[in-house]
Amino acid sequence: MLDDLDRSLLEILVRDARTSLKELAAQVGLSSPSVSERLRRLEERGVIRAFTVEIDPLALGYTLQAIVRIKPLPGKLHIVQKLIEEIAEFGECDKVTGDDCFVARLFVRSIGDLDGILDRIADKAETSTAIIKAQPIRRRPPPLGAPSASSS
Amino acid sequence: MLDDLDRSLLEILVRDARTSLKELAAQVGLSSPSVSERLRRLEERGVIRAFTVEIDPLALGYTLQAIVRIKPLPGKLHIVQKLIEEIAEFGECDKVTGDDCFVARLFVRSIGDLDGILDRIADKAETSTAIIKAQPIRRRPPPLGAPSASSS
DNA sequence: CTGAAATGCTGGATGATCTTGACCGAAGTC
DNA sequence: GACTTCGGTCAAGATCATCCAGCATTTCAG
Repeated sequence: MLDDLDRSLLEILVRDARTSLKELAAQVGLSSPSVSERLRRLEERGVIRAFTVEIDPLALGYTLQAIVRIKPLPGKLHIVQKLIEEIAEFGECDKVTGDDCFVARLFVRSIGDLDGILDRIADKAETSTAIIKAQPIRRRPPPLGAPSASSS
Repeated sequence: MLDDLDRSLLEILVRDARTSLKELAAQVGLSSPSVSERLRRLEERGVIRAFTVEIDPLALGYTLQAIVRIKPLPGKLHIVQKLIEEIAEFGECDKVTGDDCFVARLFVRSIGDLDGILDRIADKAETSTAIIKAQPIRRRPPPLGAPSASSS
């Protein structure tokens, strides 16, 4: 579904989404209209979900991040999920198998804020919070290499 | 440190990093050289960490994601961290307080791969894996609104 | 209070980039 | 073998970004 050229383009764009068509074309050995067409199709197919900008939370005053595991009380699952979605400080949330139902990333400006935010769901779920001390790996995409058994 | 105009620009760029200077200028009510200068400084200051592209893991064949909590065995912390960093399928990893030392996101193409990857750290750490069933909130930045007490 | 310097903005010219349309060749189909 | 489709190139016209000169406002020293 994706060929090597597509993967090369993706790799370059992940590093710098502002790379010009001209530059992309030069790096993969195509003309710029071709590259443009390929990008259009990658977007159309949903391979490229968005062109975006990565912002440093610290620059916005968020000096703290936490991983919060959330286990809604019986019957409160949907309410809790809605609540999480509405709290903008949650920067990510996954619904997982196992005892904890949700695992979320929380951005806060200070320890004080942390308590304030978690209070908003405290009566509807059990939460367990772990403060992030360091980020050995910041968000990165999975390897772009071709799927093992390529039936080209 | 950031004024309203900067925040507006960031908000627009988070949604679409390809928005042209001209368009940005029109939306915030400045000229394009001014916008260009502001972006340059936002990058310089590290507020904008990168222009990038968000890729759908599914499009690359990664049908499964998991949250893995990793607790290195005594004395193995550094080895484990290095190992995690080297395994490209880990798409995110945070070092947290508490009993589990690391919390990581793992991309895999199939359940079989999951076991294979976790085996690589199994003899150096205790791991606890939760399969992601849904993603109520996909990666998003914290709220861009001004810090509460703005001493303008 | 006054003048100088710094900051951040605008507008227009210039050069680079993107997009569009016409055309071409390879591959698969009837 | 001819037709269709797909993905590609090239060239031109349109669009966009950058550069530069000039201006207003603010700040600070004297």
